[in-house]
Amino acid sequence: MLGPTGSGKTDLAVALAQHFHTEIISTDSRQFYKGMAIGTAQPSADQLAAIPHHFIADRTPEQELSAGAYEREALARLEQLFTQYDVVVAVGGSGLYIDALCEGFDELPSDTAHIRTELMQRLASEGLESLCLQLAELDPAYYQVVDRHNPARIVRALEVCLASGRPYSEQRTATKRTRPFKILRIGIEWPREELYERINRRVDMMIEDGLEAEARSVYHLRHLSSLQTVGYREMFDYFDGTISRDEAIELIKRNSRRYAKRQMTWFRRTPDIEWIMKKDVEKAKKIVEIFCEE
RNA sequence: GGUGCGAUGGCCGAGUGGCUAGGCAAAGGUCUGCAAAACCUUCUACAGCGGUUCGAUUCCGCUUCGCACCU
Repeated sequence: MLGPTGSGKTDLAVALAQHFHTEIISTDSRQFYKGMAIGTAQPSADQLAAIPHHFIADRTPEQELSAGAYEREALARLEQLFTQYDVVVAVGGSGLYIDALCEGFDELPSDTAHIRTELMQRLASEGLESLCLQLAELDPAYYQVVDRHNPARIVRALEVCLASGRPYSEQRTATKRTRPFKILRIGIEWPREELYERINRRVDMMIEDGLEAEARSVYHLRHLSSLQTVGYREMFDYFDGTISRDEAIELIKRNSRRYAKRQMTWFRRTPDIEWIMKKDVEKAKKIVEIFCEE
């Protein structure tokens, strides 16, 4: 189950899991973490009590879960779940993590965190140019096609080159893995205007529910990438006195809208999504039933 | 009623007699282990009508609107 933020994935997933008497696995890169329930719109206590959820608030923000690590852990978890259930519901809006789970990544060196840390330091001291020069040398083919303005891409490519001793591009095969289960992607769509209104309202509700206090409680972790998250970054700026509280709230709304837009851009090129308009539970059930019969 | 100042793209805002400021917002896009991240692209406007000029968003006049002051 996928869709932009605020599209109602969580409720729909719970309804489906109840209908099919199964469990839920999250594909949301920010709902993994504890202490971030409000800002990441994790399922409610009632929902969590009604249906067992996996990868929801099961680790601390310090225990960051990369997309690659997620692929391995989630597949292992699914293997267990499929010994008990015919159907498992996966929900979330993180495109990269959804693709990791459904299609898999190439075998690339893991445990490269220390190399990345060094590269980040070099990025800060020497600048992007210097890293680009090195990448041009180690992997000219990839250098031709990368976005050379994007530090994240340059650093990652170098990280793989340095860790493996081989060009990154050589190791990118773009082969889709076959999974020992069938995958049905259901996407939730909304007219843009309506989705944006929902997002705006939801942010107001998060504020009412205590987002500010929640953000304060993780303020000391602000440097972690798990906290590079809409809803928290803006609150941190407010705590720092850079912006007012009202400005922070407006920015959370704007950045959530932008995030939703980027998600839709990603999903547009994801193949074989069964799109349903709004939170049409009956339609979703029917699609799953037809899929199961085939 | 009079005088002065102003009118620039969705918003802010600089500027020039010919050579598309810039910022914000928005839209579109990229994406194989930081991804709610990071990054890229696009958006030729000068209130209206006349005049001067080879050429006016830029100069002049009038009109409309806004602001300030005077009566």
